[in-house]
Amino acid sequence: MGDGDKGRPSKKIKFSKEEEHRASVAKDDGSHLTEDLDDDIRGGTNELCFVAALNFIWSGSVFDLDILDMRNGLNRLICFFGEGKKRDFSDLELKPDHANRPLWACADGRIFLETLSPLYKQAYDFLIAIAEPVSRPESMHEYNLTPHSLYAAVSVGLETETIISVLNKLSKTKLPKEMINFIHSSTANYGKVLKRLLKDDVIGRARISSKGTHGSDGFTIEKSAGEIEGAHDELLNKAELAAAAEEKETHSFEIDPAQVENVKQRCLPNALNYPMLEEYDFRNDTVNPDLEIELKPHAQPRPYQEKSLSRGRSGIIVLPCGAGKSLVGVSAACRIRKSCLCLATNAVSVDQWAFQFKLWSTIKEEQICRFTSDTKERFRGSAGVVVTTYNMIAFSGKRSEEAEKIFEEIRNREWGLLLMDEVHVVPADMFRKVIGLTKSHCKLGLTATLVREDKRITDLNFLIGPKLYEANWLDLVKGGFIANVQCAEVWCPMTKEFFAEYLKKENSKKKQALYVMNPNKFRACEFLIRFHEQQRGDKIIVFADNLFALTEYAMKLRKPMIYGATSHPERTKILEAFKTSRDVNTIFLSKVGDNSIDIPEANVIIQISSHAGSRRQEAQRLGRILRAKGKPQDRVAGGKEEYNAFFYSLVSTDTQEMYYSTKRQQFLIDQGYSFKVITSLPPPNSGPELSYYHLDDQIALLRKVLSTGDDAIGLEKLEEDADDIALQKARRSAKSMSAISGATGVVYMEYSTGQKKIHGQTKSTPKDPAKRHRLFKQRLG
DNA sequence: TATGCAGGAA
DNA sequence: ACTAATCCTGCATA
Repeated sequence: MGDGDKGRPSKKIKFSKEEEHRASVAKDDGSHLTEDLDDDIRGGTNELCFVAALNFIWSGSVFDLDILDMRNGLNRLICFFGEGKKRDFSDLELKPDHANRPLWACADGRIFLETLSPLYKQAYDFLIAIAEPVSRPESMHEYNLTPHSLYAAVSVGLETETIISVLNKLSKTKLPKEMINFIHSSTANYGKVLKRLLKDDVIGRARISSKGTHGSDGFTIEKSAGEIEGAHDELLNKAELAAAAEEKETHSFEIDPAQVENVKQRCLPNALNYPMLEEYDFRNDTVNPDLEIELKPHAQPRPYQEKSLSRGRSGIIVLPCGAGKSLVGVSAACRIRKSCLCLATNAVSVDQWAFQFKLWSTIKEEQICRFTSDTKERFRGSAGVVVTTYNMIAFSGKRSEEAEKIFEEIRNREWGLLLMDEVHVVPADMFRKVIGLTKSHCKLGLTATLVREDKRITDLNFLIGPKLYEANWLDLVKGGFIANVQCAEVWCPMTKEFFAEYLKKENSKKKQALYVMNPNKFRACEFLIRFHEQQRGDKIIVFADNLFALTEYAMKLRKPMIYGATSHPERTKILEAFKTSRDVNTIFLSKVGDNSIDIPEANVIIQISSHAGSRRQEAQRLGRILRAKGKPQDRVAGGKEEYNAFFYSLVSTDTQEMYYSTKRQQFLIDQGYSFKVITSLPPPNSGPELSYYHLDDQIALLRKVLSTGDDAIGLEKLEEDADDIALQKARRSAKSMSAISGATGVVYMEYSTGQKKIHGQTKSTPKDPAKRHRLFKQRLG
């Protein structure tokens, strides 16, 4: 707030849910107005207000209180960045009819969009085309103009003047000069790229056709605008620069395939500033054989999926999981109708992709094949779809004979489409290799969570292409395409004993073990599981990063768990039971569950431990329950929208976890989610029906926690329990879920009949530490 | 012929 | 720097 505004009353409304806002607007009785937001930010007294305030703080900018009363849009804009810093944009000159316009355009390239404006939809589509979304909370979105985003806009056919005039139309204020200049300078190079590129040493030397330009010092580039002319066009990945912009004239030259990456990098804003877009003119490709593939009639891409795919352009599509990524991929293949190479992170998703192709398209059985270490299929005919793993392509060791043959075929073929799943997960080096090894015309990356700031992510820009489309999660929720999730952070106070030890420890690993195993957290977790299983009949996934905690929790609560060492048959069995059996409603997952395990049935997530401040992990995990549960109309009861999925993050108060959890939530906050803070779990009146009620039990647990990490103990346990697995297997047919008295080794509880453990022979302890650890994990901690 | 483990890789 | 997880291969069982 400006200093001169002391007299103006600061008002705010709750805005954690939009309908609350709408309702309050409709009533307009002023009941939605509450005390000063500033107080809440500082004091955090009122829970709801507190969350609301944090919502803004975390989303990068805190806006002036005025925006909270948005019935007619704002009439001034002040942003707070971090602590104490703020920018006052109130000197922007407002147009008289500003209330009808949805945008704030600021001199630094920031653009703010009021989502309650009637023009929201149009403005949103436009902004997505020209700017990068930064943060999209409920009432107000923030976007950023960047050279790359503008360049992408121009290359889809938007003209510089159009961009400016539309922006101007939508903006409440006169466009700042700086912004206009920025748009001009960022788009000026469009259509003038060719000659400039040829002048560049790095690029010049990458050329195949002309041998000339062997400059002396490779990386010195002089920039002179005067000589820029000619026509720009797309860079085909085959290393072909063709030009055909305004002059309808085509120039091209060919680049050494090995140099393509360098050339592309050279064109980025921090070097030459001629960002490239790859586009595949597949209709006019007569060299590569067509593939007979079409979408089946029942495959109806949703509007946002269609939007993702306007042409054969390379780039990245960002859709939350559950929004139908695979349909987007298959549609792309059907549009291009050339051979398609589809890459996934693991064998399970390879199977899923092959399945999805058959499900959505008319591809013939023999035209689609999988290529993994276990299944090596080959398609027949001149074109086909190959689904494989990144590893299979990038693998550097000695290949088996069969694999070698198929790999050569893959390498020699020109692919119409390179489809890359979970593009954010794979390290950049892997991409380099894969892209270097294969020849493809169009590259499409799919991901649910493109978290910027990560250096690798920026690499994707030139390795694959720009972001083509990014859905707004809240819009998808409203459309009923993905579930409506209630996010909550559960604050669990440390018990006295655990906290005392926590303070003593220096070792952060130990500290972690202590706050994860905090008995109060355990009880909260137990309570939530019971509540959701019994009261709502939900399906629950519990995530723990820490294997010790995972096994402890799972065994104590007698729930099945899956982690790295769980074999494939075992996994499918557990997942199957979780999906179909009424007796198995909760499973425990380690990191294995973060990616690409598809469990559409689950609708509750409880996190008990997680990897430091990883926003990506948080988002991935949330993604596990996003698959829409029922149709939108089913989910609306009495006109009021209901949550149909729940995401709990359990946090031990006064520990490092508190710090991490706010970091982790950032991504979801940016997507418009808000976190509710719950401080009263388990409920105060809960007693011995939850574990660790008695101090003795807590102390015993504490001892156990403190003594782990000691290798010897782990090994002892290992020897003792090696037979349990065999036991479980023998009992697998039994279905009843009776209680077990002994707390040992009942990891796969749903298969167990509750007999007491049989002691048998032990297995030899592997020498390899990793292996040992694995077995050790397999037993317990 | 299918499973499980060891070893190497990134 | 470390952890957990993944993949691929080849070899040894059952």
